Amino acid sequence: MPTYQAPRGMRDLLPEEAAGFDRLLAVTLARAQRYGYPRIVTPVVEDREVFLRSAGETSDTAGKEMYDVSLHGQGGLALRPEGTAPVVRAYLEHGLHRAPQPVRFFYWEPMFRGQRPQKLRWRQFWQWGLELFGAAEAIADVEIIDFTNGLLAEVGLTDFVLKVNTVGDTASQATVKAALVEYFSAYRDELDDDCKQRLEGSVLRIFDCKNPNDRKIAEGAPKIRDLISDEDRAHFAEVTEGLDRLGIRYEIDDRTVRGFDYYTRTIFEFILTDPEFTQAGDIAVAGGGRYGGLVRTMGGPDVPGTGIAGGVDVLYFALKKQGVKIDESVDADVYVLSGDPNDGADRIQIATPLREAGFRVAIDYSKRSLDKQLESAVKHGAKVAVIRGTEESRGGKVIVRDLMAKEQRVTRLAAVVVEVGRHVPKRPKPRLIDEPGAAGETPFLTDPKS
RNA sequence: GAGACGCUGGUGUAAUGGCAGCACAAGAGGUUGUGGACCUCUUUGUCGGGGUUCGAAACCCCGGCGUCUCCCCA
Repeated sequence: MPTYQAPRGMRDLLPEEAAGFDRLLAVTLARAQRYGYPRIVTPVVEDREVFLRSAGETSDTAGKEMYDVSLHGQGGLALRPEGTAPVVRAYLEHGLHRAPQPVRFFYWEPMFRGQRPQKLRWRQFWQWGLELFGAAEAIADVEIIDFTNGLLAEVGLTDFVLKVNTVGDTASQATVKAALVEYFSAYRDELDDDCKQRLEGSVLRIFDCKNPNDRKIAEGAPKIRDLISDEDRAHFAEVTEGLDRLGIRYEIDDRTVRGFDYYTRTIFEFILTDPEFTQAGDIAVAGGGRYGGLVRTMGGPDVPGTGIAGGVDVLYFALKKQGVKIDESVDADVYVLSGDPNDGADRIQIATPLREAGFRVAIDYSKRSLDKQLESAVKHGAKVAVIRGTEESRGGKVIVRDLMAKEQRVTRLAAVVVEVGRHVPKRPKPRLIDEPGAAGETPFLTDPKS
């Protein structure tokens, strides 16, 4: 019999880890909603062009890591490698640039890159992100940072630093690039091969070079902030002043640049500081910035954008490393068992009202002896056993046994929910519509006709 | 895309080129209907495909996957 493995660079989220991801999603989504960022869901597959176009000049490297998709031999599609381009595409396709601006989106999606797997780098991974269109103000960048800072604080991540920088607007970037090319060209022969290539392509990324000699050369390079326009500097000053006002700690790091061309002015990264994550260079738990020209590049009007994307897997492992406890319980709290080997349907009938009430209930259908069923319930992590004993069932009663305290009580069927509730928690039941007036809140107006 | 190292039941691990074993986990049963113990029994493996050899988990080649480094990192 053949045995299969998950494709390279892809992994299963087994129930506990999936439960952890669900928790992170719930927290992040709720925060996004509180900030006025509704969720958008775009297809996993887009035209390759959507990504190549947004990537800009560095598109050859982007294309190389694209996860191509073909259908019936027809290509031209790719699995989404990042979240911004599809959101821009949707924003334009649905005419949302004509909606009242600004427009905000939150997303949480799997992403795919055809890269060689490494620590915390898979071919399928998850990202959350925010996109904010139509706000040129520097404080919009601060909003994105504030969101992320608050999110990390809420989930309990502390071992990180926020680095911010500015790369100037599109016009300034030409000046910056020209100046940097001029500077580094003087050292062309000293640069290692990789960086020599960056000299041709994206000069800014020379600052990311790892070669010590290259770094030394880079230290003497003209400062980006001296080359950009006064307006760029004023914009950046507003960002840092905003962060100061909000008490958000950050470092200004001249060498923080991002991989893609579309960033203008503000860029920022939340970098993990635990040694486990700093050995092979910086690992960002989230990063983003302002993209002044992207909407236009994608065929739309001249609308500014700003946003961020965060790695869910990275966040998850960073939290684990920090010892943050995420509730990943997946076990049923209650097990229904019976001494009568042929009463499976009765067991379901006992479970039903408990489930309706919000308890997690699993049933043992086996015909094993009661002690084996109890043992099994304990091994499955149950806290309470509801036992249909042969004696008690004749009187319409069941036994509710606390498996931790090893105490039990005979109860009428009608009282099982109450009795079980004394030992294990009810889980909140999701609803399609929030109940008005719940938790003492002002009821929302509802349409009386509906 | 390039390189280095690795891969033995579900998990963790043994086995000079010479009988693939152990522990835990899992399943069935028992201790004669209230549990994690104990006892008995059982299931399950050399990543895949070739080659060398009387004989391969081990040596060689190809492939798969993982970890790490480079590249890249939207």
